[in-house]
Amino acid sequence: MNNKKIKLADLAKLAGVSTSTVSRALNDNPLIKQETRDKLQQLAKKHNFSLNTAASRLRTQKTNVVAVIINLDVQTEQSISDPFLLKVVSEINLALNQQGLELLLSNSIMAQHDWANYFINGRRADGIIVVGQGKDQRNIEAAAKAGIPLVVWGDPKTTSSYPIVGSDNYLGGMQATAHLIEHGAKNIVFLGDPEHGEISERHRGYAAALSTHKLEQHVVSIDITSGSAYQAVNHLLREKGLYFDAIVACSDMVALGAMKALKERYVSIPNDVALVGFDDIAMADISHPSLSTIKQNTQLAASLIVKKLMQQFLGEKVESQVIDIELITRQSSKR
Amino acid sequence: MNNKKIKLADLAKLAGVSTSTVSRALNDNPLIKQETRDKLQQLAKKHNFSLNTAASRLRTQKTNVVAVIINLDVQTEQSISDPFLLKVVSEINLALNQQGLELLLSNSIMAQHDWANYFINGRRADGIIVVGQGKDQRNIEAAAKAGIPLVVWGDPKTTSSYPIVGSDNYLGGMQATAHLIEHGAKNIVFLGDPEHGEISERHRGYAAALSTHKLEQHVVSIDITSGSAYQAVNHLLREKGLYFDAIVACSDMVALGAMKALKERYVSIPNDVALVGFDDIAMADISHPSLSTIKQNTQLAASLIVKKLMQQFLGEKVESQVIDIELITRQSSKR
DNA sequence: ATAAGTATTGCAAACGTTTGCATTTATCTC
DNA sequence: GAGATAAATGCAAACGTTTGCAATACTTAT
Repeated sequence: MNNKKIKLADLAKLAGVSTSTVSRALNDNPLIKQETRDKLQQLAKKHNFSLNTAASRLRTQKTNVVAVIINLDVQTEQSISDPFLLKVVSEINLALNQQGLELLLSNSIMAQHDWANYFINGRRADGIIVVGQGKDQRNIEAAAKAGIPLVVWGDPKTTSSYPIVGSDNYLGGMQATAHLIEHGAKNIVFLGDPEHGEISERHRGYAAALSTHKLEQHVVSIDITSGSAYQAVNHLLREKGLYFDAIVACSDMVALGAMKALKERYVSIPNDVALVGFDDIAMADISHPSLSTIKQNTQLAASLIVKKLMQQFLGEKVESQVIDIELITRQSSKR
Repeated sequence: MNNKKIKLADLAKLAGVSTSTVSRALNDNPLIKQETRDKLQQLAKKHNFSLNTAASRLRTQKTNVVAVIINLDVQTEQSISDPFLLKVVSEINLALNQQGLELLLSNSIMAQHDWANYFINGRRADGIIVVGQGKDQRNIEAAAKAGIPLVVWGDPKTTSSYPIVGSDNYLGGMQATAHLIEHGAKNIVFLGDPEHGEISERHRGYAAALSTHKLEQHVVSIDITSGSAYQAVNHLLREKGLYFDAIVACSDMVALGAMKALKERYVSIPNDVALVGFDDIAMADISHPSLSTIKQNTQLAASLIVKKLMQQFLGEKVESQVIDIELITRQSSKR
């Protein structure tokens, strides 16, 4: 619609002041008289002016951008199919925007492995948020070593040189298991990948709850997808029969996959097999029977993550932080 | 680890050449001798050098960034809970990265309404991808009018001044309905919001299929969430009884919500009520009974969207494009 | 009215690239 | 081996902000 891109100098000429004044006015610098500020801000609005971020980033050495990296192990489809990770990203996006920060979304492809270099030296972002610890923490370690602002969504109990925000996975695993035991379960299967960062803590909690009641572990190690869970449970029932009366699933998607296999073989839920998941995704409430689960407070987590990142911008040292979890009991575990 | 940020000039000094040479070498400019190029590229790698994107964006007036806007009507929770939208974003991210483009994720909060100004004039991005037409297209229209590179994921049959890529929603609605009719359904409910961009086309397809067979419409208008669907179907059964024998749901999440209500009241699926959804999210396959649905080819769509955007970067004019859909028949519709 | 102080504005350099053009170096032709 | 052409490199000016410091305008006290 308009002819060309308008710049600070043009505005200055229009208003009959210097570019410094316009710059300061638009940044609400109190050096400039309130009256002048108002006038210039209105002028800018009227002319649809927007600061050239490239120029101002170059000058200020700040981008106001945060890179969010979804940390996948391999090319398992977990990222695309698991609503939980994406929900976390969504919450982080909101939290960032509320602080006037923008979100650069990255998968591992672009940034290869040298995150510090690519994002920070390349002035693409001021800091990094990593969603998910994954199996391999070397990239994260390297980035942390390089001294760049970094926060990880993962298991906060993990000892690390960087701050981790996340749920109390150990407690969650324990509560889920204890809950099933209270309701009479004796043979409880853990369905998930105990090698995987957060999941291993959930498994530890499971093991702890069992040992308190002198029960035996039944660990079935699978990929963290509903598909693998479905296949695994099918296989279990076919080969070993119904030797268990409850399942602690490492995620809701896994629980739902297991549920399908059970239902197909007419195993009653929760009477024959009780079930607890982890995450509290939307489907947990919508599935039939509805799925008991450990709810993670993603909204709180997201705002804490952003807060801790901003503290690092200011040079402060920050610590890992545990977010409370909550057991949501629904039909799948009530007998 | 290293002392300070290294820049082009430092590399140049190290190699004993000019900055122009280094710049050209790193950009693989054939003006520079192959040998020199190799040497300088290796030097750069060795010193963990990364171009300052702020500077190069300022100079070249290009960002290599694309803003992706998830277009929500209001603050309905659709965004956060519907895995489909996020899957689309995920695919777009992949497609962009393959072209060396980065993805700036935005919800409506940041960009308020003046997208062209904020993203393009502000040099935050070279182009915009809008995911979802929503109910209100004014923002999109405004951006398109401003002549900025823009592609929309939505219903491509909509007449518009900007290119839209998306599934053949009309055909999808028709096929879903026809499929149910073939299997003997007589009273088919359409569950969704016929006011909403893409959904209205699905509704039109539904209506067309019905009229071919001289069947009557039963439209139940709801928000596009599983929760509303659950409530609506519950309400229907309570107030009007089982007056329908099939449902065409405007999305899988809606279908799954409906399914839960039906199962809770012991309505047999598919015998009493057959069901078809739309999207083919992961849960469609995992639900029990598994959900028949219209599959959207998000991967193809994403790569086309990116391609069309890049064509606009080159000044080419591009048209809307329809992506084929596919009816996936699963248990929920087989009698 | 003048000096000293304060509030407001302007000047000009810098941020780190890219690129048109000038310049140097290598290659070729006769 | 000189002159002409081609290949490779260097010079220096942008790109549009921000900001330390200098300069001006306005107050106030004497």
